Amino acid sequence: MDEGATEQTPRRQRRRGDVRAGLVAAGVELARAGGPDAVVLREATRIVGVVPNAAYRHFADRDELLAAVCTAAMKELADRMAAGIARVRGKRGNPAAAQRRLGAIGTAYLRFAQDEPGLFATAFALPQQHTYAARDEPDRSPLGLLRDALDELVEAGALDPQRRVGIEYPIWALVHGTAVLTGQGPLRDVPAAQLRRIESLNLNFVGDSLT
Amino acid sequence: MDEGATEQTPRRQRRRGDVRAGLVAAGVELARAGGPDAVVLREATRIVGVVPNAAYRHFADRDELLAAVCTAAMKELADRMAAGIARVRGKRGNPAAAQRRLGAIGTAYLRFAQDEPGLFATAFALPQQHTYAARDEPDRSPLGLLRDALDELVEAGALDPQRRVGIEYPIWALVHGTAVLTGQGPLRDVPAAQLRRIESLNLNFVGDSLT
DNA sequence: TGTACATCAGTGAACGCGCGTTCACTGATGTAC
DNA sequence: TGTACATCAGTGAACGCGCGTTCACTGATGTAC
Repeated sequence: MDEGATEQTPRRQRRRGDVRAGLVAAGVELARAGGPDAVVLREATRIVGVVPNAAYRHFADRDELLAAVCTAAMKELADRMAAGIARVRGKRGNPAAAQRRLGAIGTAYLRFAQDEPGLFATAFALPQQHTYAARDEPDRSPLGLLRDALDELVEAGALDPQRRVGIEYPIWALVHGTAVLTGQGPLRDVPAAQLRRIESLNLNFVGDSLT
Repeated sequence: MDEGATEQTPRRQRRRGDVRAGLVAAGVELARAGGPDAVVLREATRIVGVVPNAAYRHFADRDELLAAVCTAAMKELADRMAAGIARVRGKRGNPAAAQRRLGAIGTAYLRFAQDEPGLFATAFALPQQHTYAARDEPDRSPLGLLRDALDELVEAGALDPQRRVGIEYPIWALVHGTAVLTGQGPLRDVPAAQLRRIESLNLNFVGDSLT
């Protein structure tokens, strides 16, 4: 038995930035499995294969790691929403397409909450300030995507401009509330069939209110 | 210095059931201050003035204590909603009164989430199965109260019976989503003025959809 | 009404655990001359 | 191109903490005869 033969990566096999990115990725996996509370610093270092205190080269403390994980989770939600929108055919300004894009946003939101309850909870567990909109840049946050879809609805003549103002808030709240109540909330144990019914009931409520 | 003179309640000054009730009450205070994670068994026993393991005479484990605390928190939400309803004058069946009662429900819900964020989070952190409706009994749960208000709206002729079916879900989701987004969520740091605006925007969205 | 005994509801002490975090260190990498 | 040195990013060991939970115990209360 050669002493030096114990399986271990030689010091600095890794490229610069690898450990930090690895810790965030590990944190995301922990969050995926168990929500924000499961983002345990020591566990993340174990996954990466590094000694616990090594994390402090990259994060001031556990909260800073968690913040990075939350941001990543929120980004994944936004990405899924964007992907849902992109999947809808039809030029911008086409009323039917605009409506389907709005629907796709809601569906992607609910799907994410259902497929990834841990990440969904983490995305909204922000221990930080999210900058939600840098003015005059395309806003890829969930709220930004929703606003854009609603603006398109106005452009397409499918939504009264006067009714448009501020309507993103009740819509967001309705979809978010649906996700939370059926996900972690009191409705989480309803049978799948009724769950689908409630979901479409809720999304239709939005649709009905816009026309 | 008399040895026996140290300040302490004699064994069994308390009445039967006092400790259990005290632990739940202590748990509620912890939840009020810090949400469900703050419901720490040892801390609850400290507050009650009892040794930590004494809690195991009353609860199988920490989760069972937490469950009792969650139930209490949910009950407090329901009580506030009921109080809000009771404050509205006007006979059952009067359309205007029925509408105001529905509004009172929403307002009480949002007010509770805002005044008691810790309890609100705890009410929905249920590690247990809530029995939400015992058939044919007056249902004092939040959902039960909402249903009753909507039924009254139908009775009063202020809501189409056909539109009534299932409408409690989108309404609940909208109000709950508003509470969560503005309470712990990404909208928690908006200035008070805009917060009020968003709240009334969201509640009006419900009102508009019913007429 | 009085005594014997079971049960109830607390005490006291201890456990193992895993966490976040700090310290002094060291080897590898990058930079200046 | 070669050497001297600073910085970067890891290691190894340890800390104190508070938690949930278990054990054997004991005194007070309630019950049966």
